[in-house]
Amino acid sequence: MDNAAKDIIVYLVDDDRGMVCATSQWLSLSGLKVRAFADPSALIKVIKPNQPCVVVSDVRMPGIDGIELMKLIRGKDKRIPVILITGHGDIPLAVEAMKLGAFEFLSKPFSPEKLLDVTRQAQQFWQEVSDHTGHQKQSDETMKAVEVTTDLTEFEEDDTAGNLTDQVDEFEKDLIASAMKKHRGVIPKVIEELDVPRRTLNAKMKKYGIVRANYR
Amino acid sequence: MDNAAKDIIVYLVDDDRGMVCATSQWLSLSGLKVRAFADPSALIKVIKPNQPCVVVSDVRMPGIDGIELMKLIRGKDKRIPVILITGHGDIPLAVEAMKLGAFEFLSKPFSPEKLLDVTRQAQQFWQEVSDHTGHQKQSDETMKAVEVTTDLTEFEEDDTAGNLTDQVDEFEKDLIASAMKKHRGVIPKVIEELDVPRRTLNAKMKKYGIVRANYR
DNA sequence: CATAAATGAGCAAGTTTTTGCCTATTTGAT
DNA sequence: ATCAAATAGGCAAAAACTTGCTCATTTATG
Repeated sequence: MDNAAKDIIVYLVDDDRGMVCATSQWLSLSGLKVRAFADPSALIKVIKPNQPCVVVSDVRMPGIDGIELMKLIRGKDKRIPVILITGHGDIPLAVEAMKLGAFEFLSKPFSPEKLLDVTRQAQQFWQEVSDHTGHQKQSDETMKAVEVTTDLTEFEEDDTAGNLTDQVDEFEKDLIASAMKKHRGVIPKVIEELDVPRRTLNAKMKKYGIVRANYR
Repeated sequence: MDNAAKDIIVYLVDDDRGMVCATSQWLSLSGLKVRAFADPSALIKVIKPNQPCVVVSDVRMPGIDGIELMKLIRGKDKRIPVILITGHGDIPLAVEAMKLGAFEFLSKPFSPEKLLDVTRQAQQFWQEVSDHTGHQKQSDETMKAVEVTTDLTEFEEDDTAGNLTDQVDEFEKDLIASAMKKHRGVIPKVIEELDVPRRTLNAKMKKYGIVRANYR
C-alpha cells in the first residue's frame, strides 16, 4: 500500500525451479521487490537484523525444513515475517510453524492472489512496527497485531474440496511429490521412504504427471 | 504435577460417543477430573470466567466447528486453554486455530499419552498464570509463555508415517469418517458431499471398518 | 573408459475396485 | 397402518491397479 511498504524486499526460497520462477514472477509483476533463493542457507547469509524484509519459503527442502529455517531467521531478527508454503497436509508441521510465530502458512494449491495478498500484509506489518517505535524486543506480540487481518471467511469458501477420489489422488500425489522433493528426485530413496515397488511408483508418477527432472 | 493443577477440570467435547468414552476414560484413569459433552453448546453454558479449566474438543461437529467453539470459549475467558483434535488434514483450519490461540492442535491418530501430556501442560498453564498475578487482560501473551514447552523433536520422530498405500488409505478413511460425522451418518448427504456412488461408499466403509451406527 | 547404479517402459497375469441392477429390510412421518 | 426414503448387500461384468521380469539407456564414479 504505502510506498515504503512496497519497497520492503521479499525473499523467496524454494528449491523447486518451477515454483520459484512462477512465484517470483507473479510477485514481481505485482510491483514487489523479489529476490529468489534455491538454497535456504544462501538466504540466511543475506538476512541482517534491522533490515525489513519478508520471507516466503517452502517448508520442505533438502537440507533444512521450513521450521529450521524459521528458527534461523528469527535468530537474525524476530520481527521478520515468515510465510511458509506446504505441499502436503502435514498438520503437526503447520501447527509447529504457527507456534513459532509464522506469519502465514499456505497450503498448495493456493491462488497467486492469495500469496500476493499475504505478502503485502507482511510488508505492511513492518510499517506498523516502525509506527509504534524503532525496534524494541517486542517479539511475538507485534506479530499478533497483524494476523487478525486475515479474514476467516475465505477458508470456509474454497472448502469445496470435491470428489472423494480427487481428494485422495491429490493427497497421494502430494505425498509422492513431497518425497521426491525431500530426496532430490532420487528414486531409490523415495521408494524406500514410501515403501512402494518401483514399478508402482513409476506408474503413479506417470498418472499424476510427476516428472523426476523437476526435483533434481 | 502440582495438586492444584491436577484439580483443574478438563472439559471434553466430541459428538462421537466412542471417542468421548475412550478419551475421558484415559484421562480419568490418569487422575484428571474430566467432564464430557456430546454437545458443544452444553459446554458453553457451563463455562464461566475466572474458573480455571481446560477444553479438549474435536474440530468437526454437526453444529459448530472447533473454530467457532474456540471463539465462544475465548469470549468467556481468554485464558482457557483449548486443545483441538482433528481427524483429517485440514491445514487451513489448523492454522486458523493456532492464530486464534489454540493451545494445541492434535491430529488423529495420536497416542493417548500425547493427549494426556498436552492436557497436563494446559492445566499447568493456569498455575503459571496465577503465579504472575490474578487476571489481567494478558490475552495471547500468556499463552505464548507456555507453548514453548512442547518439544519439537516429537514431531520428527513419529513422522514414521509408513507405507504409501497406508497413508493414502488412512487419509481416505478420515475423509469419509469426517463426512459421516459432519452429516450425522446420513448416507445420502455423505454421498452428495463426497460425490461417490453409493455402492462404492458402501464398499469403502466396509473396507475401513466405518460403521454408520457410530455417527448417528 | 569400464562397471555399477539408476531410470523408464513394455508386457501381462493376478488382484482389486468400481458400480449398476436388484431385492429385502428398516425407519420416519402422516 | 401406509408410503416414501434410507439402508445393506449379493452378483458380476468392466475397468483400473499392482508388480515381477526384462531390456535399453543414462548417469555416476573410479
